[in-house]
This record gives sequence, structure tokens and C-alpha cells, in this order.
Amino acid sequence: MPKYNPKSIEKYWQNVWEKDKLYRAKDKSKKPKYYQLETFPYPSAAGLHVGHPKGYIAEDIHARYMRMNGHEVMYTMGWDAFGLPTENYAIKVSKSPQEVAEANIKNFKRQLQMFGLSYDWDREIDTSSLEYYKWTQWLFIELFKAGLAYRKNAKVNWCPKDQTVLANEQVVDGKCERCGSEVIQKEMEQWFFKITDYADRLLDELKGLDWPEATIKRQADWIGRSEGALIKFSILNSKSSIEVFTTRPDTLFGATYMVLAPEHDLVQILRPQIKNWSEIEKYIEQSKKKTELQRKEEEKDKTGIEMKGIKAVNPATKEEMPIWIADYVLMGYGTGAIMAVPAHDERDFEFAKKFNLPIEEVVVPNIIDQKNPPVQGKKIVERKNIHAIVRDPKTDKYLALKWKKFNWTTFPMGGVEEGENVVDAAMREVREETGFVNLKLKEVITGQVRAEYFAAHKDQNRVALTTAVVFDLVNHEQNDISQEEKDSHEIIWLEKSKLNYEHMTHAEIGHWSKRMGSSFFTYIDRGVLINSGKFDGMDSEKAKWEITKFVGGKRQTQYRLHDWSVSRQRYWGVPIPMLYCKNCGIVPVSERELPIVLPKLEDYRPKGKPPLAGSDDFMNTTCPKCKGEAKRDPETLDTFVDSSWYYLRYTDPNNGRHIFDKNKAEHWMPVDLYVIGAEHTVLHLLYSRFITKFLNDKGFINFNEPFKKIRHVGLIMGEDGQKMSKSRGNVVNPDELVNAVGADTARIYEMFMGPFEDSQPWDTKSIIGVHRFLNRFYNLFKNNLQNTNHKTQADSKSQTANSSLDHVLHKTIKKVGEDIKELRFNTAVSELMKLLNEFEKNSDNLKLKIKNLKLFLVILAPFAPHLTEEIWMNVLGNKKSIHLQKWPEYNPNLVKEKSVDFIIQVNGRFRDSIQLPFDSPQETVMNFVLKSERIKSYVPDQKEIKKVIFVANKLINLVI
RNA sequence: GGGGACGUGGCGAAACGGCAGACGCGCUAGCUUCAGGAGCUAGUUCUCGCAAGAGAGUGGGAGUUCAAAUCUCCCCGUCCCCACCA
Repeated sequence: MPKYNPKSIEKYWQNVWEKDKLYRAKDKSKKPKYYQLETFPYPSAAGLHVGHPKGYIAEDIHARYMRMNGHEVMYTMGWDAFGLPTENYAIKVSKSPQEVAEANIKNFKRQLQMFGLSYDWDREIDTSSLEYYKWTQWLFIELFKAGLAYRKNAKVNWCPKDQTVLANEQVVDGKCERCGSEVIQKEMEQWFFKITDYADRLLDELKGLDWPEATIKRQADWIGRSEGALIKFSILNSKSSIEVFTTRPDTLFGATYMVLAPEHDLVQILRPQIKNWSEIEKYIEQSKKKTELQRKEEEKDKTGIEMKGIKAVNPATKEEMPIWIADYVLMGYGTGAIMAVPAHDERDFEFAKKFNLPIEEVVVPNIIDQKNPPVQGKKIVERKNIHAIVRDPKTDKYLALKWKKFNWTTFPMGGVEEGENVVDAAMREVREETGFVNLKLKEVITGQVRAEYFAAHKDQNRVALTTAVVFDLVNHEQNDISQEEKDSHEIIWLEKSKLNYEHMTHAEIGHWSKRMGSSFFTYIDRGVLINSGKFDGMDSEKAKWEITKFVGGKRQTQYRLHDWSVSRQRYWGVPIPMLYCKNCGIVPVSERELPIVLPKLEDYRPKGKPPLAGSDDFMNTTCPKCKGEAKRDPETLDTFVDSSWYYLRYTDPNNGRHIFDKNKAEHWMPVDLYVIGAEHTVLHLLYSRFITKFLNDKGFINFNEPFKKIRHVGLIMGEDGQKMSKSRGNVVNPDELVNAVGADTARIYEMFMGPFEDSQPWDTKSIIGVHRFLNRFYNLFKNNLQNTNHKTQADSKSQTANSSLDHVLHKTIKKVGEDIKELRFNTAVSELMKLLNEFEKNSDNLKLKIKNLKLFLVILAPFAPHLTEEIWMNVLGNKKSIHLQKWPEYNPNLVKEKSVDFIIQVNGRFRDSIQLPFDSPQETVMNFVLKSERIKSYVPDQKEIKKVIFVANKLINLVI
């Protein structure tokens, strides 16, 4: 056997596998299908870096394992070849995008193939090929026919550098996701897909998917469903009214002013009535100029201006309300107008504070006092209460009353009398109950609290609406108090830490300590209504719909999700298959005419209008309906449309007559495992689900979720711990890597780096460890086979010597299989390494059983497909590929431990261990434990043992 | 501001209630090779000790438990996502 030389064997076996079509997925196999998908790459000019193949290698190992376990695996690769970066690169190097894309694909394919990935290359697809985009166009027409593709004039995100529209999802921090330019808003007519029609289903049907929880949550948040109401506010002396969306119609009685977004139509309509128009105009101009970033910075300091001369009317209270415009209200959500309820919305609260607008509290928390619950049958008395919280600044303690007749500790407290304000009432109660006279007001705690309790001293149930007032004690000057007060309680001082329900009687106390000292407290939770006319006392959840009904509003579900903008004013994409006919209007191209070919253009650069618009050959055509003159659509489709259905095309990639064969798609789909970067959780996954549901609705497929199971692959960072990028100069090239150590080493290293879903920094030095492992593995065979040839099979002596090896081997077979299934490749590799160490320990006498060596070889095969194939075929002389072998079954008897190291603990601390047979009962273990000299030194007298904890096959713990 | 993930040797990491640091890198010593950047053997959390051994130890603090890296709460730190969504 020669030395292990990956270079000479890897290319060789890759060619053999390709020639033998070893990894083809058969549509008509009797085996159970398993569809593995991974994000098809965008073939950029830069080529791969070592991070890209991580997910691919993982899936390859998994795919090989599934095949070995009797599945018909479809594992595929293709190219998301349309798109801006390729076009931009082509402009830079003065080539056509077609040429550039072709070269990039070739390079990507070469780089991927050198890792020995077991793709079914017969199913390769390319979104920029005629055969593929014909069906992208067909899909567009189907969406159009279903009323789900429509044109509308809309403000769009426009990237001035790339000269194209971007979807909301492609704008990151106000900047173009691709080039980083500041995105501006521009009014344009655009194609949209009506994904919002599917919002509920996209949200509800997330349930039950085997996806990472965080991904499901992010997608749900993105869809952003909220339940609320649409409510109309009339405007005095005007036919117009303001409609708002609110999730809190229960707080309508607390709405004290209205706010319109600066772009709101009504602002222009009401212009004649607005007295301070010049100021308003200035404000609108200013906010238009603000970038996203500036708006965000202002979050804490809101701006706005009142529109003088107009008033709205609160439909619940009939009171007049001022109308403001402010850019904290966004045109893009709800109706672009709000009713402001400063008492129960933090943003409105800040705004109201800044501009001195009225704040009206209408919802208060309601507590049923658990310590003194209302007693059935007793009279119910409603009261307005105060609690006086008095601090002595010298001691930092708080004044409280310890009641003599009851087990109560309370603040000075009492009712607010007619015409009295809460501060006066609180001071009066302190004086009457404690005699202290010199108090300095610190704060009136924001917001009241409602509590229901039994007032034993008055023998009645109370419903108290309480305000807490906080004072500092100026000095200890004290007047005399009445005998009655003296008899009922004594004065005590409490530390701040005791101001809780555990130490005090007030059920409200939790609210006080939370709110104390916070001038910006706003109560936003549910509760009971006050100051709301006939709705007083009603639970706020119930009141939402009662009040909506009361004012003639209607229930409404609002989504954060917007329709998907799909037009792009660039060249390198799928032409939109639509016509504009003078007579018939917007007409889809007839299906026979598909594909509408993207023509080769001499000059395809963006010039503010779509490049295709400049080609008369392309633009001029006839209408399929009236045969009159018509123009084509010069725009191209967002590439996310291309990738929203590619996984379906893999199931029938060469179908020229249909987008795919229904039976084939239904056979292979849904995808059983999709490995995808966490960055795709919103865009691609959402769009794909939408398209799948649409095709399901139209009867093209019988399933409505495309991806059953999703797992994310963690990034490989540069050696500096930063994300790999050209600009940082920390990119590691896979060509050099594979050239230096071979594909098998590269594969195993990437799997060994750490948990698959985590990101880890690349460490060139560490690769050698894996390389050594494969070298030693190879040498193990070399050394053993040279001897077994003439020594034949192992003799009986070696059988016993090997029995511990059998045990480890079968345990490894079990563990590695489980690890691959759960994508725990790092521990799978370490198990294989441990197994090799074990083999080497036992190979002194060169008597390893060939059967065992073969088992090891087979379980290593998914990880190191080339090396294992080389040994399997060329060294062991097999005729059929190792990759067609079955995954070995482990022998459960051999996996079972024969003996275990029992841990002996005294008081939970490790003190000794003993080897005992597996499944030894407690008595046996205890017998040995008591013989241990070491244990005797810790437990001199058995009688001291209070308790024995026995965990079978693990430990025994003596508690003394 | 909100949400999520995470914090373990010099490094990547294992263990996920039961001997912390498996496996690998690096490092140290020895052997080996004509020489090496290769190979083999032993050691490698910290403190005390020649050793046997003892003690400490998983960001910090508290708690639950016979037993906590693992469960609970608080604090600190890192990363990611969303961000005035009415």
C-alpha cells in the first residue's frame, strides 16, 4: 500500500461516481423518499470561500447516511443566477451578464465538486436559463389570472445607485441591502404580489413545522398580525373625517388628541381651514428630508405641530380634540392616523408631556386582595382612597402603621373627601393617624389602582380606587393624636426592601414600588375601565368590542406585512410576461409564446428607466386579444421570485410542457430537510411558502407547506473572528485548502469545528489534527492488512483481547448514527477519533479482525467518501462502491456496558469509585462501599449515614 | 427601547441534574528521522505538595437539590434580529 495521497485518489473517485451515476435520485424507486435541500447559491464572481460548503458538507454526510439506511435520497444543486451583483460585475469588466454568469457557474460547480458532494447533477437547474424562467413567467401569469399580481402606484424604496426599486425586506437600516446606498422614497407604478391575502394562513400554518423556534417567531413577527378596530372621528365644520386603526378601542374615552402622519391626504384636503399652514408646510418639508436614521435617533424626542383651526370630535366623549401632525405616526401602517391616548401609550405619553396635552386615565389595574378577599353578602362600598408613603430621609425608612386589632401593616391611608385633592387628603391622614406635621411632597404616583377587598374594621367590602402620594418627612415634630387612633395602631418604620405584599397589607403595594420615582410611567396593560361613562368597571378586553360597537367602529385585523413588490428596473432578470394594449389594457402574454426571451443588449446599463425599454425589437408586439399594437413590460422580476419555487423544479427539472409534473412534485415534496442560513428566515422562506400555498390553491399540488424541517448552518468566521469578507482580507480559499490537505480532511475539519448551528472562527493550524486522523486511519489498514494476509483470521486469544474493542466499536456505530441524524457532526467526528485511538491501542499484535476494520470503514464513509472508497475498492478489492453499503447495525449486546465505575460520594462530593458489574443493585454496591478504606476515613461510623442516594449504574451518595 | 441566543482551559470545544474540561489544536519533555514544516510516547485547569493527596474552579451574586456548567431569580458582558406597528 502506498502512502495516503488524497490528491491522487479524490479526483479519480469523483469521476468514477459521476460516470456510474451513483447518486441519481430515482423517481420510481421503491425505497422511501427523502428530499434534502440546501440554499442554491448565488454564483458570484468571487467564487466560494471555505464558509460556503459547511452546510453542503453537512447535508452530504446526512444524505449519504440516509442512503445507507435505505432511503431514496434526492439531493440537488442549482444556481440562483439572475440578479444585481452579476450585472454590476459584468458592467465593471465590460462583459455581458450572460458570459459572466456562465463563467461564475462553471467556477462554482468546479469548486463544489472538489468536495465530493453527492448531488444528483442530472437535476441541476439555472434560474437564468430559458427552460427555467419560462416557468417563472408562467407562474407570474397564473398569479395575475388569480388577481394576485397587480399594478399600483405606490411609494417605493428606490436605490439611487442601483437605479432600481427594492422590496421592504431589501432595505436594511434605510440602506440598500446590496450596495449600502441611502434608499429614497419614490412614487412609481409597480407590480405587486398580493401576499397579504395569505397573511393569516402564512401565520397560522407556521404551527407544526419543524423549524427553529426563533425562525418561526421572526416570521410571525414579520407578518405582524394585530387585532383592533377602525374608528372614525368627525372633524368640526368639515365633511371629512379621520379614520384610525387602534388595538386599544377600550381606551377611547382617554383619547385626548389626534395625530396624522405628515404625508396623510387629509393634511392637504384640510389645508384651507388650517390657520398656520406655512408652519405646517415647513414641518412636512422637514420630515420628508429626514432619513430613516434621523427619524430613529429622534425616537426619544418627538416632534410635531398642531394644525390650528381644525378640531376633531371624540365619538365617545363628544369632546373636541386638537389635531396634530407628527412623524412618529407612520403613513405605512394602519391608516396613517392615530387617536392619541397618552395615559395608556408610551409614545403618546411622551408627546403629550412635551407639548402639554391633556392626559386622561381610563384603565386601571384591578386587584382582588388575596389576603382580605371580599366577603360574600357584605355591603359593597366604592371609595376613592389615598395611601401616604412617608419616608424619613435621615434613616431612609418608611412610615407604617401596625394595627392592633388586625394583623395589618399599612401606610397612613383613608378616603378622599368631597372637594379635597389627593395631596391634602394624604397629609390630613398622616396628621390624624400619626401626628407628624411637617411633610414635603415628593410625588403623586402616576396612575390609580383599583382593589377589591374586605375592610374588616368597617365590616364591609370595598372597591377602592387608590392614589399613592409620596412625602419626605421634614422633621419629627409630632402633634397629639386622638385616643381612638392610639388604640387602633402603633407607628413603625420599615426599610425600603419591606415595601411589598409579603410585609404589608396593601394589595396595591406592588404597583407603588414599581411606579415610585418614575415620572414616565404609563399603564399599558389590561385592567378595568374608569372615567368611561357607562363602561366604568368593565374589563378592558371586553370593553374593546363594546366601545367599538358603541361608536360605530368596526373590528379590523392589521398586518405589518405589505404586498410584495416584484418589479425591478434592471436588465439581468426575468422579463415580466405582460403587454400593454391600447384597446385591451394590461394583458398577459399567451402561454404558447413563453418564454419571453431576455434579449441580448449591447448596452444594458441602468439609466433611470429599464434598459429593455430602449429596445424597440423587444418592446413592440401585438396584442393576443385584439391583434392590435401593444408594448411589452420593460421591467424584470425580483430574483426572489426565481427562488420562491426552485425546490419544486428539482422534482422534475427537465419538463418542457409543465412547470413540473404533479405526481413527481407530490412524490418528492415536501422537503424533508432544508439547511439554510439564518439570514433567510424572512424573505425567501416567506415567499416560498406563499407560492406553495398559491399553487396548492390552484390544484397544481396537494400540499401547502414546502419545508417540513429546517435547520440553520452557523457561519465560519475568519481567523480574526470577524465575518469573512474580501474587504477584511480574511477570506480563506477552498481551492488552496483542498489542494493542501484534500477534500476528506477539509470536510471533516469543517464538521469538527464545533456545533453545526453555531459559528466558529477558522483555524488553519487545527486542520492538521484531522489530517493526522485520516493518515493514521489509512496506516491502520496498511499495517493490519499486510499481516492478516498470511496470518488469516484472528486466533482465540485475540478474540478476548478484542472484546473491549467490539464494545467501543458498536457503541460508536450507534452514537455516530444518532449524531448524524441530529446534525451533531462535531461529536460524531470525535467519536470516530476515539474509535481510532481504541483500534491503535489494540493493534500491537496486529490481530485486528478484518470484520471490525470494515465496520469502521463503512461508518467513516459519509465523512471521508474518497479515502474510504479507495480502501474499500482498491485495497479490500470490493466491486461495488462503499457508498452503496448499508449502514451497519450495532449489536445491542455489545453496546451494553459490562461494568461501570460507580461514583461514591459523601455529602455530594466525589470520594472514591469502584468497578462493579452493570446493573448491580444498591445492596451490592453498598457492601463494596463500606469496605472502601477511603470511604471509611470519611464515614468512620456507619450509623452516621442519614440517607443514601442510589442512582443505578452511576453513583451512590452517602449523606451524613 | 423590545425580542432572541450565548458566556466552560492558551484556542475550537465536550458534558445539558450525577467524577467538569471528552475529542482536537497549541504548548512542555523524551524518542525517532540525513534534515525538516513530518512521526511516535508521556504530560498539560489553577493553588499547595517530591508524592500520595487536599482545596478551589464553568462571567458575578443569590436560590432550589443529597448533588448545579446544566434548573430558578437578579446583575454584568458579547453577538444576532426587530425597531415610533398605534
